[in-house]
Amino acid sequence: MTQKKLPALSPSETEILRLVWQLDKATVQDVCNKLPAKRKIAYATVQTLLRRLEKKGYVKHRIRGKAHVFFAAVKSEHVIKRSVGDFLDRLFGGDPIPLMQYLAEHGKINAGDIEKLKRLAGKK
Amino acid sequence: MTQKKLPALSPSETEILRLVWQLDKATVQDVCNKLPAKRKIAYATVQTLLRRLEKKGYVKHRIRGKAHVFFAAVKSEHVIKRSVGDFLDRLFGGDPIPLMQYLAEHGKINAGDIEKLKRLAGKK
DNA sequence: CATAATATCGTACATTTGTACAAGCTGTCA
DNA sequence: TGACAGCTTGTACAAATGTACGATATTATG
Repeated sequence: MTQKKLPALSPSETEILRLVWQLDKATVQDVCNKLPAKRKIAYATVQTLLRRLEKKGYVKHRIRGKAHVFFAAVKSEHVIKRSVGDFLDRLFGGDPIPLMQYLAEHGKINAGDIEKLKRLAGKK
Repeated sequence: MTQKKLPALSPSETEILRLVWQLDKATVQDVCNKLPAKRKIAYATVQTLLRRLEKKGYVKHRIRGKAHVFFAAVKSEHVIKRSVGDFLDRLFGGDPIPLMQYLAEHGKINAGDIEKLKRLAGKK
């Protein structure tokens, strides 16, 4: 079930889309509230971003009362796959190992986590 | 030894900067040749990107004959740290675990790699 | 030394991105 | 049912991004 090719996501759009996934269904308000404290952007801005996400096909909405309730129209896996792929290409020429290494060294990953990962890697 | 706050890198700039690191010292030509086959952009475009990287402080250059030889002015670690951090924030709300998981499941990581990572994680 | 070849520089420009105001709907509550 | 609060829509706009042409400078070459 291969997905259609969707237009690229801008960084901010990605951020908003993540929140939509996290909330499952969300109004503009909901998204605003869920924004990390460090990253406060205006209601109107979030609106525009959601509009653009909809135009690009990443979310849809349904009307509930006077509010629009947005929900993702694509599986996060799909977007993650592309995003990680692009990121890896750009910063590491596509090789995932250096990224893993970086995360292992600096990202608070502990031995237990790695054990779990090992199981995952083994399974597939 | 904390680094100055450098302006943000655009995706394309990041890509070019990576090649400069990889080549250590590089002319515009060198960078062009090193571009992945899939991603051919014009000489002039690479030039502009290098110019912008220099203006932003990420690279410097020295003249050799008629050619400019560019070289990185910042340690890759620094840029990687910021890039990975931003990426993580945007796509995973800052949590590195899901990314590790994704890489373990889909990125061609094998048990041996994981062993190495474990050692790294343990060391720090 | 004149010229061809090769680089760089200045400049340009269409898009995309981030951000937001103002005006117009639409339920809701007194 | 009329006014209000809350939403959406349309529109705007500066800055960043991706891409590149044309003019100019410099080196090597015959």
